[in-house]
Amino acid sequence: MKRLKSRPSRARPSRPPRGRPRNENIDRTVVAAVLEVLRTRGYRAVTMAGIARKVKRARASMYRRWPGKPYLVADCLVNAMGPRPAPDTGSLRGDLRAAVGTFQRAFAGPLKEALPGLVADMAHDPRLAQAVRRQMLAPRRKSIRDALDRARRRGEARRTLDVELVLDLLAGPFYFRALFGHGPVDPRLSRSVVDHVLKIVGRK
Amino acid sequence: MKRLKSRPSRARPSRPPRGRPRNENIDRTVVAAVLEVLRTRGYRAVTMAGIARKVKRARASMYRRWPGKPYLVADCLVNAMGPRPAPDTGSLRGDLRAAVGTFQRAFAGPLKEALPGLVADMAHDPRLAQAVRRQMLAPRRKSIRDALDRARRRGEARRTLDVELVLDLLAGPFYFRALFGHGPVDPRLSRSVVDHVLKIVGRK
DNA sequence: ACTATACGAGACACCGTGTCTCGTAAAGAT
DNA sequence: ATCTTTACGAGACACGGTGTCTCGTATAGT
Repeated sequence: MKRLKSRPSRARPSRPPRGRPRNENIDRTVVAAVLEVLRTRGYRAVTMAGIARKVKRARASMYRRWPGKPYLVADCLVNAMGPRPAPDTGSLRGDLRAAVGTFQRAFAGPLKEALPGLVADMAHDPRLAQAVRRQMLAPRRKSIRDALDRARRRGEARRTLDVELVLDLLAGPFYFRALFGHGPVDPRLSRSVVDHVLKIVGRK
Repeated sequence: MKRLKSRPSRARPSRPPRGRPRNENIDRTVVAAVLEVLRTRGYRAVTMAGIARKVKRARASMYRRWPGKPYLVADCLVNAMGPRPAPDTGSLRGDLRAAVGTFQRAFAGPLKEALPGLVADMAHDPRLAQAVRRQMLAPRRKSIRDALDRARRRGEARRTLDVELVLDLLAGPFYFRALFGHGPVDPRLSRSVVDHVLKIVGRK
């Protein structure tokens, strides 16, 4: 687990920390404030200075925890989306529908507001880009990769498969529509994408 | 054709304009400067103030032409990419390969640098979003839509087809990879995407 | 006590934004 | 030739965010 924060997590301190302990309340209220501003006024309205004002804390306390706004936002998103369930429904169609359903629901939340701005920041900061890929993309991709593996073992999917490409075919339309706004990201999309991709994946 | 500029184009003035004419040279040098900065230092380094400095013009002359940086950049991109050829190669595979090839080549140019930032700006400015969709996305989509129509008439593609979804399946992986950087955008991707999508589109 | 860290307050320099005013230049209209 | 209209360059302006720093104070372990 890569850290997005400035200091290593204290989740399991090898030795009790030295000085005055962090006020965990600040973390919580800041994250909540960010998610609210994200939802109500968009990515651009999220500001290190503005959030500090909103929660009535010193800006220094923000920079003590996060190196900058993009890291803060990424951290909030990871927090908000929680761990990814990798359901094993028994059928490939079921697994894909479940996986793709989480996309579609995620895009109904703060992710939709944050993603465009975050993508822009990723383009200037390789470290941020890697962190976002690792913490947000990778778990979902792995979940689908596992589902494809199970399907192959069951003989439901062809043995030779460009798995990475299949992942991009599944997710691409969601991100594409979410970022450009030329089409809806709704349950209908989930349905269609899965149906169509199954034609590719199905053996013969 | 929606205008990205502040004033209506003078391409075909109904009546000769009134006052001192615009210096078209400024437009040209600004566009060139933007494309260069885009290429060498990325979207963030493109700045109304900075470009004005670079080309030694007044900032007011910039704002006279474009309402702001995102419109300027979008204008430059449209300029740089030029009109889209919609080749009719005779086969669906050929048409798709041609169309998708232009994606891949576009992402090797300034588009790659500009897109993430532009997407972020689109998220706060519906007018910009619409202009970008109309001028950059729509022509390419139409070109592919036409190819699919031809294929259907030739019996090469199934008659009932969710065309919009097919377009997103074709383009999604390119934008997805370009924006998140988790995979290459190269000729191999073009090949694979077309091959896989043909399995969806092909009649039965 | 001593040390280490956190917190709040405030200051700092920096840069980009978008608007405005001024004096001057270049075109058509009368 | 003058008038009107628009463009241009220069410069100023207020605004807001960034990231860093210093200070005095608070709270923990040693």
